[in-house]
Amino acid sequence: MKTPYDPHALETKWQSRWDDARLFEAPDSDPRPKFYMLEMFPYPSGRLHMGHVRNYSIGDVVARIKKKQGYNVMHPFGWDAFGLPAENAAIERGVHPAEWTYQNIREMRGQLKRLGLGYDWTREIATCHPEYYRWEQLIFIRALEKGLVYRRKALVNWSEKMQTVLANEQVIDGLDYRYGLPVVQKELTQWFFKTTDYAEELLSAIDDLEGHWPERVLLEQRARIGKSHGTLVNFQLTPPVDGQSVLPVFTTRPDTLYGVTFMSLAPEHPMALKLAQGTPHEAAVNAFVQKALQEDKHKRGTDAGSQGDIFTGRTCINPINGAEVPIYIASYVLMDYGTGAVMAVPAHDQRDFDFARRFDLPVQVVINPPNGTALAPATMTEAYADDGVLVNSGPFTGLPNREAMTRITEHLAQNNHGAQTIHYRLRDWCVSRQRYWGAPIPVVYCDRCDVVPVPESQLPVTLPEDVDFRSEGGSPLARCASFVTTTCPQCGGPARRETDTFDTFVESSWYQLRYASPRCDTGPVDPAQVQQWLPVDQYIGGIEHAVGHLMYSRFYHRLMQDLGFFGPEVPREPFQRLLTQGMVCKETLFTRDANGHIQWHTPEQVDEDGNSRQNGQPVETGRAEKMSKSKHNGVDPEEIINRYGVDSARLFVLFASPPENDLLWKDEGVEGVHRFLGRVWHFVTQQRDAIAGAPHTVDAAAPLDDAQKEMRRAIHRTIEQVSTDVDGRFHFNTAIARCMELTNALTRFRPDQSDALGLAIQREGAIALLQLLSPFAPHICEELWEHLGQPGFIAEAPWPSFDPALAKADTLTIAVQVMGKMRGTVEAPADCDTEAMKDLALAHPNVQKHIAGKSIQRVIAVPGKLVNIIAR
RNA sequence: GCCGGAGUGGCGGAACUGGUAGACGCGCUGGAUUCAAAAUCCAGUGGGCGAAAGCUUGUGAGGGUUCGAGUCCCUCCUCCGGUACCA
Repeated sequence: MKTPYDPHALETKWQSRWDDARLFEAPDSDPRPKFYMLEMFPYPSGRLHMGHVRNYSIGDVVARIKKKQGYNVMHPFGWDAFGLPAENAAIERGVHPAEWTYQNIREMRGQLKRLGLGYDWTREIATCHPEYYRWEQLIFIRALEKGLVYRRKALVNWSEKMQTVLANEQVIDGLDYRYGLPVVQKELTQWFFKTTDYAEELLSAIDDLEGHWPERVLLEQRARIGKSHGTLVNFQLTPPVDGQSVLPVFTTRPDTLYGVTFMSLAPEHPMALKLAQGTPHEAAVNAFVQKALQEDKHKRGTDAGSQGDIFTGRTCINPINGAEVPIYIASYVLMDYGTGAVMAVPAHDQRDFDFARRFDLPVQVVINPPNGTALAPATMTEAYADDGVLVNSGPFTGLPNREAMTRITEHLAQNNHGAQTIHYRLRDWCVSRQRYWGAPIPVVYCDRCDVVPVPESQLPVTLPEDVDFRSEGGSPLARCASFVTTTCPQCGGPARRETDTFDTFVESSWYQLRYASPRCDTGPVDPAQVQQWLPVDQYIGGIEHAVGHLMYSRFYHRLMQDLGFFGPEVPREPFQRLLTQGMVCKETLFTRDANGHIQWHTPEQVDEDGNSRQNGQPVETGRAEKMSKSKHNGVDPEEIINRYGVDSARLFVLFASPPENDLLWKDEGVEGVHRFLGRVWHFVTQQRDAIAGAPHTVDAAAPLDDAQKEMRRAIHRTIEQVSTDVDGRFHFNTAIARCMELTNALTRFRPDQSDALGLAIQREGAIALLQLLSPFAPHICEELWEHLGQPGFIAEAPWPSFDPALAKADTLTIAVQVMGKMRGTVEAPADCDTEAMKDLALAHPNVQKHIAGKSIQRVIAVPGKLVNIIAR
């Protein structure tokens, strides 16, 4: 009698049983140790894609294993629900962003539930809900009071098309990430978080993440913070310009100070225009600066050609030697690094060297190589940037340059001409966005009282419902008079509300904290619950958030802690361990038209002859790329689930490659794992009665025959191997492979119905297999668990243990080499000593053949592994 | 340019701290079952030589260390990421 494997019926059945039993709800107080498992929450786009399936399946496996290992697992889910697509939907289809978003959430929640993911849905949050963002507004106000938030004019990436500010990561080669249209620089007054106050801590704390976060992410974070030691040097302006008598410069090479032959300022530098005022160069400088400012920031420097620089007509004084230094404006100098001014040392910096040669400016050598050769400015073909000994440097001549760095800096400091300083590349975080669908920034502008934070009692500042969305963009909030018009909380006079909303990275910077007490109505978090649950023990998400989201969260967690929202005993890092999973890719299909333009196709658009049904052209197969709508290489998870069931879909994404690698989607691969589940199903259902009736323990005293011994060994070894594969290493692909091997062994092991011992072993194997497989393919395992009459949910059954003695083999296969070449294998008892191994190896006929006529010089034996005979 | 990472069968991928390369799966080939097909099951499957035993070659290329190298060291090539005038 064969019961067919019908995944759909049993998957629905177990999902509702888990629900009814509230299996995945995490109690706040529980004697078990806690384990906080979190995957990066999604933007509710409306449809689940394969990348989600992968991310959440990986997380679910970890959560289920931890649960079986006896942890009180919190595995929450929520929605990163603010963002531009909702507004675009409003413009394009006339749906209100809120309606669109909540509808999408409903749909995606349904899809996720069908995946059988063990989330604690009672903790669900959506960041667009006022009960979420009201606390964000509170945090902002507290930060403002503490001086950790401020407002300033800043040049921002401005998209004309979208009428909004873009983050640096949304600008690719000077074009916006969405439409690929130019992004210009525009000056706006913006709100900033003082992330730079935390630069040092964010950097030094990275050391503690070593080994727990991917090396690559740590590297990128370190690079983004960009700490560099240097010296601030004040060049003097005589006479002062616009009241300024100094021009500060940041340099990492104070040892080359005597070699400065000119100075370069960024076009944005506040002194740029003022310096040229009244000089014959004024008009030219004005024109140059104007042009540079309009030019795209990224393109500007690339042709470091003659167009890129201009003389201001002014000079300044080098404080170390009183030398007069001409001041230039150079497009390659960045305003947002250092002071926006660079001292140029052509002899020892390649860029300055190129510049000097182009303009025929003097080159002054101040460091000679340690080997004694003297550099000559006239004949140098490139800058000398390495270490050496100082020359032409007044009292510092003769010093090794490393030492000179400190000495010169000290000298400057003593004379008030400079100071040692540390500089970070990290910038303060601009959080203002000129959009509707975001959390309103809770401040009010009053003509009398200036900037006034909205009192805490008046929070949340909610988004008005009735607003006007227009395709030409601009801020709908700014157009909404009923929102903008308000009274000043301080003087009661007429006032205007801030119409910018927060960057959506603000919401995702603290959601991991909110999950600990998702319905807390006394503050953003309940400190006791934060202490109970944080930090996140395992975080999983895409590598694309390596710096953005992960840096903001690390900052925000500390910010909230320092504002007193939770206690100092909570660790300062929000995410203990991080796993970055790879993308889901699939091969692409395309045709080319006469002009060589590529058109992408879905597999359905290809006919039997391999031609496109659309244009008749022969279809070519491209390389595998990330699944996307535009490339037409996506696979809809629903379709896969309808065809094979959830367990097969999950199992495939876990089996096809290790989590951190990209995954290559293959329909045949899904069929493969589906077949495997079918084998498991048929094995257990067919042996069901025999297994259920077998003794529940294997008699330890009973003598086993070879096949039985081998079977038991396979069972215990599999438990051992799956446990190590899964624990910390997340090698789910090999863990599943081991389950497949065990299944193959079990289906071959056919004890006689009267053989109680054999049946007991079969039972032991079947139960172990279901246990090990259950985190990966939970539904089928629950069903078969029930078939075998096992009590309770397999999801709650403790992770199986193994007997190391049983996992070990009695005899080992020893590799035998002659002169390092494989010549055969011998069977040796497990406890065989090296002498006995050597004897066995030497007795091997093939070995005899290869050492015939030679003398044995040496025999190397590695216990339990191999024997290598050196004979000449 | 600079900084990382990776190159293993037809494919995805295994191989713990140097010790039988290719586990497991896909695909392919042959067979069983079937009126037939699908499904399922069994066997084989890196290349070359061989009837077989076996030999030989093989982890991007070249060199090195070692009794022994996919694994360690050096040089180079390719691909993939990150970053880009950072003073």
